[in-house]
Amino acid sequence: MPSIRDVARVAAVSHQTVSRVLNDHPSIRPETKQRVLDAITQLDYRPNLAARALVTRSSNVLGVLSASVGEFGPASSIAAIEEAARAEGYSVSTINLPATTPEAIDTAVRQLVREQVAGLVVLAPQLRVFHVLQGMAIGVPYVSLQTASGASGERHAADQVAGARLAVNHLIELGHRDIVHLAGPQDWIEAESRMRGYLDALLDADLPTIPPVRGDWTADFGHFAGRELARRVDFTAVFAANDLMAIGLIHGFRDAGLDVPNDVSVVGFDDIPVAPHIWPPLTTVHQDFPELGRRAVALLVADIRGEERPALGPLEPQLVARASSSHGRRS
Amino acid sequence: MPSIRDVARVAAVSHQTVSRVLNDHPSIRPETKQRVLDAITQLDYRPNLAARALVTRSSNVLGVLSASVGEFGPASSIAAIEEAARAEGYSVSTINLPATTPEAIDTAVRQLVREQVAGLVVLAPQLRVFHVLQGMAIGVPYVSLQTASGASGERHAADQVAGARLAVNHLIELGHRDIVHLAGPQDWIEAESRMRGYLDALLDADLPTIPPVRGDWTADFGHFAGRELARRVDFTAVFAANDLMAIGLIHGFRDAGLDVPNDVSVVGFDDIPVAPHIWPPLTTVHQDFPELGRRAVALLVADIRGEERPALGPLEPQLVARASSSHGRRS
DNA sequence: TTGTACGCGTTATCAT
DNA sequence: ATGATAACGCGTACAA
Repeated sequence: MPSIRDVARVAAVSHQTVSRVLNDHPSIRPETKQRVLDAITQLDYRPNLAARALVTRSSNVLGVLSASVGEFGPASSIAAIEEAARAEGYSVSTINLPATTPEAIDTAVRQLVREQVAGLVVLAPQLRVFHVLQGMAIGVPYVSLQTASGASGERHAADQVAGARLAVNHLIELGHRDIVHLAGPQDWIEAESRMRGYLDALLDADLPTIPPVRGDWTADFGHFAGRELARRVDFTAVFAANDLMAIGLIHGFRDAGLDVPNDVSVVGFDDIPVAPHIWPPLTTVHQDFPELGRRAVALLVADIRGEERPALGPLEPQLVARASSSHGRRS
Repeated sequence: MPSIRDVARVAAVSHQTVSRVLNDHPSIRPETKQRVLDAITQLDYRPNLAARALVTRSSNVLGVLSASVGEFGPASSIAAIEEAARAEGYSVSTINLPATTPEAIDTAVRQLVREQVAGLVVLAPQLRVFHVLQGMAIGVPYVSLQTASGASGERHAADQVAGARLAVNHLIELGHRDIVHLAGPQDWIEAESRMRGYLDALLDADLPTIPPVRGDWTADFGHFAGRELARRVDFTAVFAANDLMAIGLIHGFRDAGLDVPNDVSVVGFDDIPVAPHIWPPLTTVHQDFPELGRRAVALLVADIRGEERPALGPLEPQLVARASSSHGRRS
């Protein structure tokens, strides 16, 4: 591994001049620069990142803090974050939170800071994570990917409330009046936003609200909920907070002899890859997870470089109507 | 940020002694050690990782090189890798290959090596990636997660061939004699292994083989393939190389008026979370992706530390029989 | 425009 | 058992 001094020797300059070339220092004679560049090529020299991090006190690493499991949405976003970060010249160090206790969060953030990450992308959809983060003096720029319903600056995401309204309005337009919400866990920001969109839509339409069912995002829970809900007769449609629960829900209804959409309509959220292919094809709200990740990186990088944050247009979720919702009603 | 010298000052020792305490050097008096430890606690001192990496020429970072997209399996494994690595005291730096060209692979590996990763976990299920890797003098220990059919040492995975045999034997036991394989892309090791398992099972049972259909792992392709296959009458069952394609396939059959499993049986591979909940519930081969990731880390860490590799029992895929396969046949 | 000297925080080597 | 000193590779201040 050649060092900057080896390059200097070959180019017959001081190591300092090499450093200047490396960092695009203005005052350097083109021919000197070329000589250095040639030496660099010749030796296949690569700056030592540790040494650089040591002296600059900051590495070209972006930290990704994730508190979601291996779900489709977050996983897609993380992949996109990773790609976008590399494109900007950053490495990516990921850390998954095993639990969302304040201590675990604290440890994780400290760990990342200790690695001298230049910035942090947080995919921590739980409220408590968000609050802990706000209460921490992190010391590096960070961008939060979780969705919140229109609050302070660090956050950035697709408008979950609007997405949920789309879903529920779709059901209302189909003629449904009694719509149940299969919600996500209480602590999750997305769960709250989607529920609020649900409630807003019902209020706007002067329709009655029914107490929501709290789920855990899993298809297994959806299945369970479907079997339970099938005993009730006070609704004709369900808005599930994500596709996995929606798919499990349909399964549960099927087990109980209820047909979707003829007896009950179901709408999901996320538009996971299987959504169009199951039976019945799932009406859902499409989210562009990769774009979400890219935007987070764009904002973060701007913050790190002290530049103006790019103005990003709204990232609106879109309704994808499929066969799982119709005007059919149970008698 | 206190440095090792600050600690030394507080503990009234030399910074060298502090370093010894940090690295569990044997010859150090317990009382001195305690004094240093107290100082460390008092100052909340954390060793600077960049400085350490600079001098030791190796960081406590494991690199993860992934050439798969955001699919369920790899994503689950990566999450597990990350967790296991943290538990062993390593950070994780991930890099996603945008393409599987030798240049891209080379660049990615170099980048990781430049970050002075202590070791590498490679999730690169394509043959070409594997070959490029073998031809590279990487310079750090690495473990390959992709599956190969019983070849050299670096590889490690669940036995895909055996898994595929399970699937096909299941169909044979149900009475099927004409079984089509919806395969994965040609370059993928898993695709080859699963196809080989398929062929082996047919040969063992003295059954005819039918030219396989090459897919791309996506549900959309499965859907397309289903519609195409529905025109043919030379088979009564399909073994799809993964669940997504299987689900799309069932959709395609449905579009064409074919019922699964009454007209055609379908078996998938992976056991993704929705597999039990779709209609018909998908018979598939279960893989323990997280365990795969954990094992990769265990092996890699042993290599890095120069220890004996732990003896890991076989990680056998398991058949999960559900309703998508039955003895039913098309007339 | 270019070079010298120093410091970043740690570990390794050789004393004591 | 402990300390002094020298690396490690790079960036910055200052000098030339």
